[in-house]
Amino acid sequence: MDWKVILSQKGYRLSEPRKRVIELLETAEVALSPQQIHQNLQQKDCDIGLVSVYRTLDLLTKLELVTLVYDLQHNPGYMLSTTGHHHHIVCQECHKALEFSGSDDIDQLVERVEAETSFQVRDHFLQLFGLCPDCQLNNDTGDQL
Amino acid sequence: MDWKVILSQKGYRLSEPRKRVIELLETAEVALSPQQIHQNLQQKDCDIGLVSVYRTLDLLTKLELVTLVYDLQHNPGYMLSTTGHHHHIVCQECHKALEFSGSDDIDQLVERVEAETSFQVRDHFLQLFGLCPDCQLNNDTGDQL
DNA sequence: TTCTTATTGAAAATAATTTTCAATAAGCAG
DNA sequence: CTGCTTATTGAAAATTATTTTCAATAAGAA
Ligand SMILES: [Mn+2]
Ligand SMILES: [Mn+2]
Ligand SMILES: [Zn+2]
Ligand SMILES: [Zn+2]
Repeated sequence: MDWKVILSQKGYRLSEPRKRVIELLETAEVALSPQQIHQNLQQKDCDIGLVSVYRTLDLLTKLELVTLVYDLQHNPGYMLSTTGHHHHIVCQECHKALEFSGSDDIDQLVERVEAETSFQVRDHFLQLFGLCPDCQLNNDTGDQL
Repeated sequence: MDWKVILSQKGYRLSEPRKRVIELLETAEVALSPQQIHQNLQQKDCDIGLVSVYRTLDLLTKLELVTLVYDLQHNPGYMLSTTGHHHHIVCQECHKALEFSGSDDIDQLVERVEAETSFQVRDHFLQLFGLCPDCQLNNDTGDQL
């Protein structure tokens, strides 16, 4: 469902900051930190306060409209999320991030870990890192996996 | 190999702060933040500066002797790492964390994602969340997966 | 329009992390 | 052991990130 409808239905107003942040995230193919979002918006046009960026991201996260991801250096970044079970793959070179659909792929692993550890598994966080198509071309540094 | 040997061989001194931080992490079954480590040390005995905790964790992370993990609220915590390919499972109730050995478990997933996205996968971050054996007993809140 | 109140943004407060630098102590050489 | 060299420490200051406060604004209903 459209984010405008979701916000409205839950009683949240369609304010300028919210529109702009989402609009930006819709075009961004890279996960952005609150500061980066703020800077990008300033450069474009509007003077959205950094505070509102934080507040908007908090709200959108709560509503599960955005997801927080990390790069391998643990820098945080926000991305629009689609619905359903999914994860992200992040380019180590240009930080471009892509969502991919999750499935029952780690079910076997979960079963094994539950048996090994006696933990009851209820959730998981999975993120892949690598090279995007573009950066594979510009990179002949060979495999270093 | 023993951390004392590793530190020495690389020319790092076996200082009090380093000993104490590692000693603490060795007994901890929960991932600890720098602040938590500092507090724990103070309570026990020694007046290690918080700055040194940060520096020690940075060093140990660089040497891959400790690993940074997150809980579902994205709070950071450091754990001793063992060698080899492994991941962590964190209890959502008491935050107890356990390492489990990684294997080729997500190979199929990686292949699928590479085909779908044209990314070249080179690394991954995987963390499981759930209930540890203890907390399963004290929790009859039913399944909410 | 007008009204109600959720939302904004500036500023201040708080929290987390890093830098600086003089004092200390780890490990080596004698 | 003893003294030297220099990596390391810790207090304080600086920086950075995030949250709180609160009066002014504007979104959306009436
Ligand atoms: Mn999954
Ligand atoms: Mn793995
Ligand atoms: Zn790339
Ligand atoms: Zn537990």
